[in-house]
Amino acid sequence: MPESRRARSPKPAPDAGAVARCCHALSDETRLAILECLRGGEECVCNLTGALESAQSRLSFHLKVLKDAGLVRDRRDGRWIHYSIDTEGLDTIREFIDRIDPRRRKP
Amino acid sequence: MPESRRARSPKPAPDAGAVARCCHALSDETRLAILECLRGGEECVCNLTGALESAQSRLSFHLKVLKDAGLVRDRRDGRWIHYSIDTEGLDTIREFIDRIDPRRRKP
DNA sequence: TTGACAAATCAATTTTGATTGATATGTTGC
DNA sequence: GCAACATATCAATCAAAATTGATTTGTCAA
Repeated sequence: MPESRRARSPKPAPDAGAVARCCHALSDETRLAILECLRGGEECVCNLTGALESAQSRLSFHLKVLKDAGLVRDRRDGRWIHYSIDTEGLDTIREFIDRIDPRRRKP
Repeated sequence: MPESRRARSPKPAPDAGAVARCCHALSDETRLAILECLRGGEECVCNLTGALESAQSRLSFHLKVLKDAGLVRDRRDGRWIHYSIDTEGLDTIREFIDRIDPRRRKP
């Protein structure tokens, strides 16, 4: 932690652009359904097209939005690419909503 | 709590429509700035137009999006309408991100 | 090396969301 | 009642995001 924050200044606002990007990624029901599918662990795109009955290019588009927001990661394994939940984006959002929540103590 | 959930079935997925609406409301930097302003307590629209240097109809539009999502409430006081943060929307989002967070225990 | 499969990318279109300026509604004090 | 003010709503325009089908890239196995 920088010296300037050691028990002195209030927490800085998190980057609004990052928060907006994460929340935008969660603002679509198809993407929420993808994340719901990934709750059980990583899945390849072909499993997702099956589970969500969506066109492959459509899912690919939504996965990219989620990935750019830091909400999923991918891992290549031969011909397959496995997607899983990335907690970085979750933390970005959590930090923001905790920050504005009036029930939480302000520092 | 319904009998069917008493220490038996897993938590139901929260309504995806509500989650999507809340996150959509947080996906715009103007709206994030509004919430940042409301962190200190309620404000009337005229204060927000001043602080954010935005047209009144523009803020009114964004406040409606936030209100419909359950992220702000309003309270009329004579000619003024005071807006403040509504924790209901925050809880909707928190519930969802906790649900998909792999670091959290699944029930 | 070719054929089959998994996934990404692209271009065209459609849908959805934001901005703007003008107008309408509701409240107060004269 | 009327003027002044705070805010909401409306219609028109503009911008961004989603959908679709076609094409491309990458990987494997025969």
